[in-house]
Amino acid sequence: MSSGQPEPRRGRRPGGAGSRGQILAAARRLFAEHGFEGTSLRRVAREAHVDPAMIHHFFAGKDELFALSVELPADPSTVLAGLDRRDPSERAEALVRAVLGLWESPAQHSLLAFLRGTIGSKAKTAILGEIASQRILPRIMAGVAGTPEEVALRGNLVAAQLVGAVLMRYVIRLEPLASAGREDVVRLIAPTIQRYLAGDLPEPS
Amino acid sequence: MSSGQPEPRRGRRPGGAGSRGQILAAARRLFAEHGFEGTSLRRVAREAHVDPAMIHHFFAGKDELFALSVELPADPSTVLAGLDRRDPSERAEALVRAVLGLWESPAQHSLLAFLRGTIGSKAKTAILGEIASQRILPRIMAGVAGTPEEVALRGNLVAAQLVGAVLMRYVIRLEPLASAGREDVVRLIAPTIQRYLAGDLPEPS
DNA sequence: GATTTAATTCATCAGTTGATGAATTGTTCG
DNA sequence: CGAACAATTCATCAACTGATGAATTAAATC
Repeated sequence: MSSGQPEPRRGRRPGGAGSRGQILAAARRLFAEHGFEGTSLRRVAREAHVDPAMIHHFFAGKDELFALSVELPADPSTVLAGLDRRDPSERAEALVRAVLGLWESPAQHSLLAFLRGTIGSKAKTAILGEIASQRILPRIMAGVAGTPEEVALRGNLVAAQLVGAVLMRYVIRLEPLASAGREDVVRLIAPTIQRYLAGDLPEPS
Repeated sequence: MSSGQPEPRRGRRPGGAGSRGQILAAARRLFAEHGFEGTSLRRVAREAHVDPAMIHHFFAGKDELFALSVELPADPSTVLAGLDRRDPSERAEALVRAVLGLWESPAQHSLLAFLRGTIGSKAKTAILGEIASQRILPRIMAGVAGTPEEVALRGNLVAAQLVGAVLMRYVIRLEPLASAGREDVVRLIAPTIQRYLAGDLPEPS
């Protein structure tokens, strides 16, 4: 019995070892559960089975780790690809289906982390607003008729319904909505989105 | 020049002084801006012009302070009073108006703190779900026809649209929705809520 | 096989966190 | 007045935070 515990040897690990990936994965999971401030680098390191200093070896700091944990998931141009080629009058179903699909993909952890992290503080909420109105909504609203002001308002309403549904189904997990079939949800909320997108709206006073 | 700075004297302050109230007010504001973990007791104390130890004198700890900062705002029975006496077929407008009114009242800070604090972590999100499905939704859905399962689903959809709109208008502050008149917003989303509340929904597959 | 490069561990820093206990002083009540 | 009580301040704790620099070791390159 020379050594009960296989004490960790120093130096470079054999093989690729992928510590960087493990760190990112653990960071995504923890940021998703506890938000930005609620997640410590030491805990990320522990769950990634890695020395805390490795995080600073691969990433500049907590901010960069958060940014990179959260960056990949939502490439709007991929998720919403082809949407602008559909006529606005029948775009809602495809849109809802794409968003639900994304939230049921492996990207879910990252998306949750992003939502938790950004809604959690005022400064970060502003970032979310920028992303929504500059990178996501223009793609969704491409080709919709009306004055820019009106189209922007329609976009806000679409976002409200979409985000609200995602929040209830995937974040708060209200039943029975959380367990309903994806296509059922599409049928339930797509008509609303279709109306906001291109239907009749009351005139402002 | 015996004393340039009026150094704080010890002991009990003259008058009521209301330190407890100042602490609560500062806590509400800070929790609303930076969430639970992002807010330190020391900063609360500083902004309340109070010694950090006072917080522990009045409150058991950070958790209790958070709970009390956030408890008062939303007494569902007051906000939704009288709603269940309206027929479900014309309940939506009053509901939307009540919710928007609440979010434009002084309670806004507390509500923001509550949202930020609860969405920020998984454990606290569960609390939000409990409150929604046990204390708020039953009041909104009282007297709606249908099987319990169906009514619950309708409630989820109402909540989704309502929370989504609140998030866009008051938290993320998307324009032009954030600056639109309250009654305009009522007219825009009440029809959707009315449909979820008591309108035709597609059958589940 | 020698040199370079990258991955890993360790020890440690200064700052902050939530929390506690004692000391001090003003108010209130008998 | 004197005793009880509550508000306030101070000093301090152990734990944790993000971060840094140096030492060690394996792999990659030549």
